Amino acid sequence: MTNIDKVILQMMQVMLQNKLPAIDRIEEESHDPFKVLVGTLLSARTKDETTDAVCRRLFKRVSSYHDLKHLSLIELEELIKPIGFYHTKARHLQRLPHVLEERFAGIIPRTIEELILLPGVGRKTANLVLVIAFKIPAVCVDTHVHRIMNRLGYVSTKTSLETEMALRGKLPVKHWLVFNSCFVSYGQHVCLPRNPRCNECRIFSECERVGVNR
DNA sequence: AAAACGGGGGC
DNA sequence: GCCCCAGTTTT
Repeated sequence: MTNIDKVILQMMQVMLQNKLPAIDRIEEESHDPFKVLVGTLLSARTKDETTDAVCRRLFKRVSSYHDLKHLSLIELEELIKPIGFYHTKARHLQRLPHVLEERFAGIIPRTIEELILLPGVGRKTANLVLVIAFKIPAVCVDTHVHRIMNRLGYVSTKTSLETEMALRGKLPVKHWLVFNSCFVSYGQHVCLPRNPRCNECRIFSECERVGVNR
């Protein structure tokens, strides 16, 4: 077993032991692809609680992409206000229904190559939509995954794409649904961006403690 | 490769 | 005040 396999296994064990909420949420939530897409898109650089609150409010007004066509930019901004980068994201939501209709016949696509053509959707968001909405195994590299892999020395680049490729084939057979959540969880509680709690870390024996992306 | 986009919450 | 928040787009 290589070093990276052991690290992933340990992070997953830590998460499963602590019964972190992400597990239940991913497995039990309703998974309307449109709502998953919107929620995931809005969640960028924003706390989950904030995103959840906004989504609950937003989905009372918007239940399909058709509803987005009837909202002005100002209205959209007001609806998603507390979320980070709300102006940019409101513009993305405004363009979303048109791109969906013109390029995908109104159907949320199921491949990453197609998903990243949607406004505001990059590789991380696209992969997360595959995982949550379609239950398709995928590695989505957010800042936590990227930072942890860099500190471990498993990758040596600044690009998250190379990290994603490096982790392909490392998806566990059993709990692959929460593979990404393990990195997020460990990144939030122990392997923090600026001030990691290295004294609490029992995973990395060879850690470079590299600061990456905050 | 770097900058710009950003309000909100915790300590 | 500093840190942190499951990034994407444009320079």
